[in-house]
Amino acid sequence: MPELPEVENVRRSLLPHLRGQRIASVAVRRADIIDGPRTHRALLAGGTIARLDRRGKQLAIIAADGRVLVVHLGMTGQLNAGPVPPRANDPHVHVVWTTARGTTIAFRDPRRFGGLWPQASVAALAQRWEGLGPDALTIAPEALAAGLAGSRRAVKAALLDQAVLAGVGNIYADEACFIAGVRPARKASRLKREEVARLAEAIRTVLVRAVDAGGSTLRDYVNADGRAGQFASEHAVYGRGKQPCVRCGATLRQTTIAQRTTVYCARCQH
DNA sequence: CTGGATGCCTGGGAGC
DNA sequence: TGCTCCCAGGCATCCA
Repeated sequence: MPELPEVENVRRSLLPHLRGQRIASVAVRRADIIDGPRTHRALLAGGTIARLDRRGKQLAIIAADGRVLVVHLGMTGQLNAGPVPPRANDPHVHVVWTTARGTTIAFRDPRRFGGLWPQASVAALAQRWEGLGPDALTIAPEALAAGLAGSRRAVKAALLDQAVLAGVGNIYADEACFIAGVRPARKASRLKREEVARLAEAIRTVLVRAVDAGGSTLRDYVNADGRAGQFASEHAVYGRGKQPCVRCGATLRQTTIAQRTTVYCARCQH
């Protein structure tokens, strides 16, 4: 999926299309993408959109009457907004909303790892999000330390655990470990206090930069207006296995941690 | 309880 | 070109 920076860019780009707008109609093309009640009411039909919230990689579309629709983009999910409806024969468009102003918002997800989760109330949303760790964009050192304490798994595995830290995926886990100078295979509970502090700062830094650059587009990701992100060209390690380290020139090592491809510099990261 | 492995899907690229 | 294989931003679920 898009990770936190990509979801945040979807949120920001979707906001002008939806805020204050009434959902005039909803068309469900593929119902099994919806987890929960599959009624138009659950999909916010007739509601006026008040806010778009984000926690980690999850996006919540919140109607003024309290209904909420949580959107998860999975690996290849998109929310495409615009004046023109998506092609009727696009097999990957699963739900289409039309606002009273005539804007269409399409949830498109070829791989279908994403989904929609209707929530009856903001309280239900809060309860759902209690299962997520603190949002990575503003992670504090103490909060990260608490999440890593007592965990024997690799620090990267812990960073990918949304209950520990919400928003980091494979790209930004590797990038943050590189910036912090921490090897991703280190046992989470063995990091020193200053290493955890560096890691927290690195996470915030890389995510803020990625948000500002519009996110990382590897192939599928675009924001609600169809714009690709520009941060992939700034990746120091992700996707650069066996290439020279941008900092020291050593050959970057590639391995597997938590079943995910992992790239790091053995000279810069300890 | 924790943490590792598996499966869910489609599509693109590499290699033959 | 065409075919097969491998890999990909995530995460729920099933095991040890």
